[in-house]
This record gives sequence, structure tokens and C-alpha cells, in this order.
Amino acid sequence: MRTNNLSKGVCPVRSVLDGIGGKWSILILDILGEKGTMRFGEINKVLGDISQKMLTSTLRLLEADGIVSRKMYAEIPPRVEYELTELGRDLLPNIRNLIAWGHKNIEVIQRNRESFKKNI
Amino acid sequence: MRTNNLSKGVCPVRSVLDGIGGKWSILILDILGEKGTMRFGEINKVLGDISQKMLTSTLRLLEADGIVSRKMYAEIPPRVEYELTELGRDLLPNIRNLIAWGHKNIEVIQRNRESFKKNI
DNA sequence: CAGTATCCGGATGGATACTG
DNA sequence: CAGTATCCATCCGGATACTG
Repeated sequence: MRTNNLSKGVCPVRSVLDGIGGKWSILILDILGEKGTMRFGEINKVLGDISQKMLTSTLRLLEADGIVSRKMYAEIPPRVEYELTELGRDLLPNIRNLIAWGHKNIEVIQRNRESFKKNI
Repeated sequence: MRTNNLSKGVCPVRSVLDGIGGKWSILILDILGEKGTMRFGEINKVLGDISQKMLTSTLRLLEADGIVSRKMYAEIPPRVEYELTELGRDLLPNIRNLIAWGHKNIEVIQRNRESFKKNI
């Protein structure tokens, strides 16, 4: 399926993974998968320490890939709702597995990091 | 399990995901999982367009987490071999699933990106 | 061979102010 | 409310040169 050359031109999967490999994408997908539909401010609040700028650009990226949908309501004040598309819901289990793995192994990894620091 | 607050202090899983969320980590884990044991130069060659610097630092990061092991042989010229640890092999299926998902949906995503660009 | 050291440009990401 | 625009510091990552 894959050749033994992973350079960018030969392995286009990299461009896909780059999209969801961003600093915030996984978190956003996870929380959207859990809540179903969320407003901009709601996501912003749940994530806690993301800036408006990063949230906007990450949502745009996911929207461009067709992983997240964006619905704007012509109201005052404006309301914008985000949710996973079918593609996004298909991706979700993979994300969830990764997060679950992280949870399961977080103590081990933190110990590994500690002992690695000492053996320098 | 998880609260509704994903900020860094509250959700330590983020630090774990940050490690494997690097630009090259997924690729390296995948290829190591396939080949079993690889030398530095071999990985460098397969990845094609990674710099020595990035390969070194990514390998160090994965090593610190205990996901990759590093064995150095006192020879001239030196030989260093990398392979997945048990923890790394446990992580591998998740990585593989993500890559498989990327392969499966790459055409759709590329089309989505195209049409998104036009509708601006 | 498998790195380390250094330099450097560009991308990333935060803070702030402003707008429909 | 949900952004956009701008400025700015930091980090990322490539190129190059050097070393055990």
C-alpha cells in the first residue's frame, strides 16, 4: 500500500495528518464528538487556554477538510454552531482511541520522562 | 473520566499527545513498527525530507517517553539502532488506524479542500 | 556513521484592539 | 457574539559546518 518512501510528494497522507495533527485539533474533535453541537464561545470556554485566533484558524482548517461543519444564524447577536460532519464522526473513534491510550499510559510516560532527564 | 475542562493543568493527556503530535513522530513510529529495527541513517533515508536535526530531536523525544529505544554500539564507525519499546508497540495500532483512515479518505479531503477554497 | 553546534528566516501563536 | 486585523515574541525547522 505504502512505498518505502515517505517524502511529501510520494506520501500524500502526510498532508491529511498534518491537518489533524495541529496543536488543538484532537481536543476540538473530541469535545465536539461528545457535545454534538457547540457554539464558538462554548468551545473556547471548554478548551480554557486557546486563543480566539487559534480557535478560529483550527476550526477553519477542520472545516476546509470537511471534518467539521459551520452553521451561521443571521441573528443579533450572531450565533454560529459547529458540529462534526459524517467524515468527522468517522474519524472520531480513531481520535478517541489515541486519547484513551494517552490516559492509560500517562503515569508510565511521566515516569519515563523523569528518569530520562536524570540519565543524561 | 474527563472533566469538561481541557486546559493544560487539568488535562495532562495533552502533554502526552503533544509528544506524538509532532510533525514527524507518526511517520517514524509507523516505519519503525514496520521495519522492526533501524539505524539512524536508514530512518533518515526512508523519511526522505527530514533534516538530521529534526530526526535527532524527534527520536530523543520518543526515547524520553519510552516509546522508542536507542542502542548504541561502540564500533568504528558508530552504529545506533532504534526500535519500538513495548509501550511503542502498544501505541502502534492507534497510529496505524489513523494512517489507514487518512489513506481511505484522502481523495474526499482533497476535494473538500478544493471546493472550500472556491467558496470564499 | 551518527550525531552536535550555530545561524537564520519563516511560521506559529499570544495579546490587544476593533467590527458587523 | 463571533469573529478580523495587527503587532510582536517565540519557536520551529532547514542549511551548513564540525566532531568522536
